[in-house]
Amino acid sequence: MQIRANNDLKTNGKLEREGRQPRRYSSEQSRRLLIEATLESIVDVGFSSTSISEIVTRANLSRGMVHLYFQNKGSLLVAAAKHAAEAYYRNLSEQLELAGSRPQEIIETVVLSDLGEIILNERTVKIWFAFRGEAHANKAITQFSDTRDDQLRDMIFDAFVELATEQGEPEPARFARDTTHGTLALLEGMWTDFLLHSDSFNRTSAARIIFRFLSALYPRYFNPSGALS
Amino acid sequence: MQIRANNDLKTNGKLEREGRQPRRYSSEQSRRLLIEATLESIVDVGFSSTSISEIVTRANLSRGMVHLYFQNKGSLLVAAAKHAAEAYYRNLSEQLELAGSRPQEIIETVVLSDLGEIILNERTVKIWFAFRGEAHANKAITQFSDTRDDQLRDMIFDAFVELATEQGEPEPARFARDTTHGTLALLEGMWTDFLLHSDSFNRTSAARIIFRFLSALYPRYFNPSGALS
DNA sequence: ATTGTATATGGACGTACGTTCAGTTTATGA
DNA sequence: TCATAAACTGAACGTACGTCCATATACAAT
Repeated sequence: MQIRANNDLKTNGKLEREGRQPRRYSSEQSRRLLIEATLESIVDVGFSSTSISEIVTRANLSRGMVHLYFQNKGSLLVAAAKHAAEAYYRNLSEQLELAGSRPQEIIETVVLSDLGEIILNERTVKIWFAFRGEAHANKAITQFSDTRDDQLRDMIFDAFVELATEQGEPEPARFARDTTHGTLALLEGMWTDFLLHSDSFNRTSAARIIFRFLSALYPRYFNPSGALS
Repeated sequence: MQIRANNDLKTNGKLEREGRQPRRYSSEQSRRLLIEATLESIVDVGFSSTSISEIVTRANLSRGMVHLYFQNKGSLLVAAAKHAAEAYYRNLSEQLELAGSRPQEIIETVVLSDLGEIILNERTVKIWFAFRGEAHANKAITQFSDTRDDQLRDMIFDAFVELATEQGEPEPARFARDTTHGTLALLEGMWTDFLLHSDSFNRTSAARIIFRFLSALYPRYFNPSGALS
């Protein structure tokens, strides 16, 4: 489940050929190990129990390393939040590349990806909600605590505008804006559901519910199973 | 915004008449002051910065008080989570008493109440998300971190079953179950939206979106403005 | 070999934490 | 009025925290 550093940790392999080599890791690798140990700690013991000791133990590094690569604990936490946010968008982008080009297919891909195991799992959901819980007390974290950013929102909106126009909606822009907002809210709600009831949560059922809502709003383009061809 | 203790803090009023009287507060009142100071601290400085010192300063009580009325800091936090959850359900129940008896009116009231200022405000949303962020690391808090419990869920479900049956839905129970789940997810999503964008959040717009979704699913009972008569 | 540079270590420092408890204050009932 | 019980206080304790830094190590260039 956890993303680990690659196997080139020791000073061998490809790295030997390119200039000065550190003792065990490059600074890049140590930074990454610390960030991943931080996320691992948040998942295991929670945000408020995530201390420097907890982090360096998990990373198998010494105490001093945190302040060698990060200004302080706070900036390591911010870097970890950034890392998690980037992973989310990277995974989503990868899945979107496999999507069809028709508007309903784009929306279907976003919904299914956002509920898929790669993006939505116990690890990611714990991380997101941990950062969100502290976001209001830490401005630097706030900016990384929002999934569904403007870029994603715009993409879905454009797709909905096209469908709303095609089906002759009297106010397509307004209709599309509301359905965009609603669809993203539904996804958020499903994430919360997963956090609080991960044992009983059912991805298929969650997707069916969202598509049922969308099929009521766009009957020519969706049914409860997903996009129509 | 914050719920304060009543005015009978000093040793006068009704309390004089009934037996032995404490120095300033009854133990009930001190417990309450500590719980409210805890919630206040979570709102102001966040969960992880909420310390005993922070709490007793806000409550204007001495350090020892916490352990006089609570086993330890953890059980104070649990009591605070419980207090917040009870306040949510109390407020929701009060508003539901004013609701009409028709199914669509019950659902309308739940939606509007859950998005209304009394239940959804900067204070409550920060508290909920703070506890949720720590819930997975603290089992005792988990049970109080879920709004939309079974009782509420059942009430909405029953209302939807009635509407689904009336409008001749082929599988009314399944349809109602999905729309119940979806409606609660939409509300959860709107709460998240409020947390992350409280400045741009619009209650009216959030309600309109939910009713727009419901009017597509139950066209005879809702329109984007709410329940139909 | 020597030097320079970057990686890495872990002890030490001051602070703040949660918790404890011996003792004080206050308001009664006897 | 005085003993009693409950509310209340804050100093003190041990621990864990984030941070700092003098030092050690490994490697590449000289």
